[in-house]
Amino acid sequence: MAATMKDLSRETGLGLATISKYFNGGTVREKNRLLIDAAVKKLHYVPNEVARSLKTQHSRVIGVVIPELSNAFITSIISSMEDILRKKDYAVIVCDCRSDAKREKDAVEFLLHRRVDGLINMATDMTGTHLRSALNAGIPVLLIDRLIDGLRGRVSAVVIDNVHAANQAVRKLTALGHRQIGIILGSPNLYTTNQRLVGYLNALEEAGIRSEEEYIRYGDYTMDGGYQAVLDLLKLKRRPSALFVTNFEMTLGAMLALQHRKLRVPEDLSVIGFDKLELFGEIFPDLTLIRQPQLSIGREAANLMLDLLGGSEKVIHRIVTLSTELTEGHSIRPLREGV
Amino acid sequence: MAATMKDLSRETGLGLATISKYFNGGTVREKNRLLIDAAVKKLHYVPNEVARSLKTQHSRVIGVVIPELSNAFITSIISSMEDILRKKDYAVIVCDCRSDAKREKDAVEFLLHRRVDGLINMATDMTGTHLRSALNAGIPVLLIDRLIDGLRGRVSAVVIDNVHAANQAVRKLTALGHRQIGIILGSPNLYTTNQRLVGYLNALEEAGIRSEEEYIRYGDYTMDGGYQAVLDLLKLKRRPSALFVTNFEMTLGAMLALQHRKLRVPEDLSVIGFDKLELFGEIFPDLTLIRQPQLSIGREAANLMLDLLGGSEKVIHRIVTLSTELTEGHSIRPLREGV
DNA sequence: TTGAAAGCGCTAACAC
DNA sequence: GTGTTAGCGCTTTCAA
Repeated sequence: MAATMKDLSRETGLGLATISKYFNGGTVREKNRLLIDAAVKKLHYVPNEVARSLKTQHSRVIGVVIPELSNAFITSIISSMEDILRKKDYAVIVCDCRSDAKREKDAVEFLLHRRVDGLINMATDMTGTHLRSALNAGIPVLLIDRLIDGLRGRVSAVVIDNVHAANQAVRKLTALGHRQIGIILGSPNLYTTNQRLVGYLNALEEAGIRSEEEYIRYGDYTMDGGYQAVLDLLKLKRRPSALFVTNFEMTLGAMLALQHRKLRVPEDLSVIGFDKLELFGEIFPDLTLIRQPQLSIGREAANLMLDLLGGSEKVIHRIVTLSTELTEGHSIRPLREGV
Repeated sequence: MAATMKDLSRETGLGLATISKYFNGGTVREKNRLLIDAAVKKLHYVPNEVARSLKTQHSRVIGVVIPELSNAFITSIISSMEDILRKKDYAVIVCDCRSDAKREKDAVEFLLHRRVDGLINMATDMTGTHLRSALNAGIPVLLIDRLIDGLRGRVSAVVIDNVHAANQAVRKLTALGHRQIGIILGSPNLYTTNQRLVGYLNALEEAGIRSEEEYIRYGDYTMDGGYQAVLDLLKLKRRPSALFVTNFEMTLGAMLALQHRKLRVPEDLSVIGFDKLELFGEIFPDLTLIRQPQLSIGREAANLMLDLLGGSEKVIHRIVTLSTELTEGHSIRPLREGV
């Protein structure tokens, strides 16, 4: 059906090698260059990446496995990654595993069959067993957002400094005199959950505050989770005077819960949220927030992957840690005595 | 590096054809079946889709070209599509063209080089020239959300009944006595914009209302666009008493603008919004809305594409039109005289 | 049921 | 600078 290089060869009277070399940036006599170009146009020749992949043993495809596509934090990372990779002629196959470990493993296998050159994964299965075959196959694996302990040294990663981010937020609150500080985390055992909890506990300790079990809540990184967690916190006899919510969706849920309970921010409760996405600016313009640099995460991940692919024989794995930023708003205030 | 069927052949002493047939569901002597399975395990054999693609002339890859990945309406469609396609062993390569016609054309070429078996496109370039090479290549092209006039009969499509959706919304408002009804549309010349405008005009005509240029606004389908459009409408001497906003982001922007102007819904203004996504339910729980069935759009698109791929020689193109739903809330009320 | 062999479209020696 | 040729790993006749 479609024209092949052989057709070009016949049309131009040139050899296959000459044509192939020309397409791959080799030098060809001016006369032949024109000849080839004319034939390409005439026959509507389109190079066949599949054949090339088979020959070169490089598919120029990167597999991306994520827990959820309907999540603005994730899509903005993917957008910026895909942009860079496609410019370098790499295609991206995205597999949404719906935060399901079984599906995640299936996705990895699926991608390996397709001979992806590299794998980028925001992991659901924190044991990392789903990546074993990829590692055995010898392709570069790059984790984003979440580190997996058992894979240290065998994979690269791009993450943010979660401990510092949480520490900074909570320290801000303790500096204002708050001592009863609630935190709403993602699912237990997730890397980011653990790290942000560590930062929270650190900050309390620095301020000489004993942490209280009942102020630590898990909201599953969903809006509903954040909503419910706030309602639970408000039921406590010793209600927190400040709140740190550790992702975008939960922050939204938390703010709505406060609104529904007719509590004002910061008059009744100080709040620090997470992840300034476009939406946020308009809805709660004055929120104090920890911002993750999602575009940079995507960019770093793409570039790191390109390094790993283009690199020398021995792939040197690297962990890139990006820092977050605390954006000052008006959702926190000093604790007044007696509140 | 990786084991091939040739290795399996050597290991088992069987011919290549036998092994290939086994993998493709052929019948093999029990004894040989076990032999092959053992060899697969021992050598960590993984089938090479690339080689298979070259041989069969089917890549089992579907290319998806969209205007923007950071858009909840689009990602939910993609999620449901990808889910179905992957189950059938099709990979999906998503290209985000940032609503840029040049990038869109590049994406199509990029995908054709990779020999995608089919193309799904939410089009930016409404002339459809970017799809010409895909059509020439003879692969099935499926439009979603937006039809392209010039391609009628040559492509399939999954869309919603935009005219009816808008008509239904506006008729609801006229039935309540409203005669000054503003509409906020997407960019001019977009398929959905045009269709929804037609539905709006129809409904006015049915009610014997003359349409007014100044009530028709274009908000670019962005939150800011919706926000600004409302501010503009509020500046009019003859302010509309009701509003129909035609996508999610603009509805959000519109509601915020009203909030900032201290206008109450529906006391001061009746509002019908668009696209009930999860977020919406909590933020503005009482909004009357037109809902698009994004999951069904994705499902229909995936299944239609599978039909086109598996179909007989002659591909029969089909336009699937899904209907929307009007969800009753409390954001509209009868027009009171003198308001 | 099984195997030998040809070939999908390309690249990369190697010889000219 | 150009052409010949041998595969990359698979599927698929065709004959046994």
